[in-house]
This record gives sequence, C-alpha cells and structure tokens, in this order.
Amino acid sequence: MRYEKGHKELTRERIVKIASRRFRKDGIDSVGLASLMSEAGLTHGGFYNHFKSKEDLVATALGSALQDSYKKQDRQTSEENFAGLEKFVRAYLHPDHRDHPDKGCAIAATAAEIARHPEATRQVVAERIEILYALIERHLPAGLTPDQKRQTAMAVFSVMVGALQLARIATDPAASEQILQSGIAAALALADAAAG
Amino acid sequence: MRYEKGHKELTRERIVKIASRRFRKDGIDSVGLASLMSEAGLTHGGFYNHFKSKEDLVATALGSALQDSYKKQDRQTSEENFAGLEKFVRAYLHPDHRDHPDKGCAIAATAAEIARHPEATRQVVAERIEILYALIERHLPAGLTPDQKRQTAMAVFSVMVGALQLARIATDPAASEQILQSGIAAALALADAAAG
DNA sequence: TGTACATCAGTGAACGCGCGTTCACTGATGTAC
DNA sequence: TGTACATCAGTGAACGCGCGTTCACTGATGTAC
Repeated sequence: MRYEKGHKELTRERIVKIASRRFRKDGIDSVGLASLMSEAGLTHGGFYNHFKSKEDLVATALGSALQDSYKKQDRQTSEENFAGLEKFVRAYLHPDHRDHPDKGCAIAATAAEIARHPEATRQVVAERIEILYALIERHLPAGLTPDQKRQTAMAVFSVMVGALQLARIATDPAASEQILQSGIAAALALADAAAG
Repeated sequence: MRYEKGHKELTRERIVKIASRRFRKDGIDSVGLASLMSEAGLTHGGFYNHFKSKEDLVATALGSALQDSYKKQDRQTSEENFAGLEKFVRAYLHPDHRDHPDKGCAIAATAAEIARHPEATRQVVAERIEILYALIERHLPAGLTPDQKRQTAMAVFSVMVGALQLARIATDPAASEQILQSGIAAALALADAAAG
C-alpha cells in the first residue's frame, strides 16, 4: 500500500535509532536484521527498501550514534575551558556510562569491531572521531600549537576509551571504579601538562 | 581409534592456539567452531571432547593469548626501570602491532566484546590484566605507594589500549601514526609525572 | 610372547535455528484526468 | 468533485549457508591375561 509523505523517512530513522542502540549493546555482528526490523514493528523483507546492505546500516547507525553523543556532550559541557573538559571527562568515565553502553559512546562499545569493517565504514567513523578531537581541543589552552592540541586531544580520548572498556571488563566493582578514577586523573593530567 | 599418550593434550593445545589467533583476527563471535576445528585438521564433532562449550574455549584461548603476550614482553623488556617501560610502550604502540592484531594483545583486539561475555570469562581476563598492571608497576619509580603505582599502571594501560584501537580504526595513515605517537608520549608522560 | 578385549579421540550426520539477501506480491494513498 | 490508475513501503516465503551442540559409531592402540 502507499503511505503518506515522510512516512518512509520516519521508518528509516526508527531503524537507524534502534540499530545504533542494539549495536552498542550487543555488538555489530551479533545483531541480526530480522530482530532489528521486528523491533521496529516491521518484517525483515523491507529492510532493503531503506539500506543497500547491512554494512550500509552499520555505517549510518554508528555515524548517527556518534553525532547524538556530541550533541549531548556539547549541551552539557559548552564551557570552552578546563572546567568544561573536566565535566566532559567525568561524564564519560562515570559509572552510569560504564553500565549503559547502549546509550553511550559507540567507539568504546565497538572499537575493535569497527577496525575490522570495510574502509567505507571506518571512514564514516573516522570523520566523527575527528569532530570529537576538535571538541576536546576547544577546551585546551589557547597557547598551544594546532599540532600540540591535536596530539593532546588524541591522548585524552585514548585514555578515555581504554579506561571505559577496561572498567567494563573488570569483575571486581572496586577495581572497576579505580580504573575510571585513574582514567579521569590521567586525562586531566595530560590536558594540564600540555598547558604547562 | 585409540591414540598415543599425550595425543589429546597436543590436540587441545593446537585448538587453543588457533582459536587465540582467530579470535584476535576476526573477533570472538565471527569465528565458528567448525572452521576452527577444520583449521586444526579435525572435524567439528570432536570439539566437545576438549571443551564443554564455546564459552569454555573463549576463556581458555583469551587467557592463553594474554599469557603468551606477557612472556614475550617480559623477555624483551626485563629492565625494571623507565627505559624498560619505554620499550614496552613503544613495542605495544608500534605499527607492526597495529597491523597484526592476530599476533598481538587480546585485550586491544576484543575488549568491548569481552565486556559482553559471562562473568566467568571476564574473570579469567581480569586476572590476566591484573598481571599486566603488576608488570607495568615493576617499571615505575620505587618511591610511589602501591596505590599510586596501581593508579598509574591502569592509566598507562588504558591509553595504550585506547590508542591502539583508535589507530586501527583510522583510515588516514598519517592520522593513525599520530595516534600511536600521542599514545607513546602520553603513556610515558603519565609514568614520568607519577615519579615527579 | 601372544591373544582378547576395553578404551576413547576423532568421525560424520543430524538437531533446530538465525543469518543476509532476493523477489513476487499487496493494497491504501497520491496523482491525473 | 468523482473516477481510474500508478505508485511503492511493507509483506512473507524462499535462497543457500553457517551456527553451537548432540550422538551413535569407528578402529588403532594400551592393557590384562
């Protein structure tokens, strides 16, 4: 049957939103198209009206998830100074984020898996990561050269991603908490050291 | 048919070695038991003579991969000082390691996936990570308290894991190289700052 | 030393199931007249 | 305004395939006598 104008676009957005949550929760490979479509209230046959392949959806959903993360972070930590960076880092390495990957950073949730995907998908993600570096750089001292800023932003994000993943693996709650804390301290120390 | 003494143990070790390589190369979920057994020159039916489930193999193979990593690192960087740490960090964040996950660190290759596995599996991995923290701590200045050492070791390893994964995602070779360099600089700065 | 038998690592077929992808079909709405 | 028809998002069955797991069977070797 024929549907009202805008109906297809809404359905597509619904699929992308569900996929971006499920990929972060269960990993990309584990999520089947049939279960995804059924969660969207559809049968799986219609998937290819919206995407040319699963890989197409993967790139779209990861890109969307990362864009949403930035919007959220930007709203919360708009101050372009060290305090803003501290808020950003503390929110990222908060137990809430550790315990809810499905609503969190898609990089931390799928990094190793993304690395095994085709260049086209990695390119989409790489572009979003560039934006994230830029977002971190905005909070760094003005005196630094662009290269120093980029270098520091990369290191800060590396420690954030690594610490979150290690905290998620840890079985001992105290050890997990300590990893988060060490990540916060390290990220801030790196940003601070770059300033001095 | 009946086999010579020690035959079964050799077969088991062969399966574990192949699994530990394949899990790092392709991810845990993507590797099927049939293809694993066939690579070991066996049919898949015999798998359950050696392991009680795929999950059993996953824990065994990850534990084995990590143990092998430590042996290798220990041989290469036995100096218990900053120079030893620098060697360790530079080897970990070397392009060779980035480009050959199948022979590298199992944490960096599967971190987010491990976090989704049952507690028993995560426990095995968590114990190996503890050993890795201890290995890093041996290279830190003697003056630090045990807590300071642990905190620093966690942060150093976090930045190593995060940087390696981000370098593997990057599509631009120069950006990938820069991530590795920023990780090296950051890991050493963190260890150095802890000393001062 | 020679024979009879128990052992058990590995075989190969089968279980039900989900995978990504294709395709002929449906039918309410938008469009053309 | 009313009728005829084209559109196309979504349906549901089917494709070949691989998944983890189970199980009755094989047959060369080790063991007992």
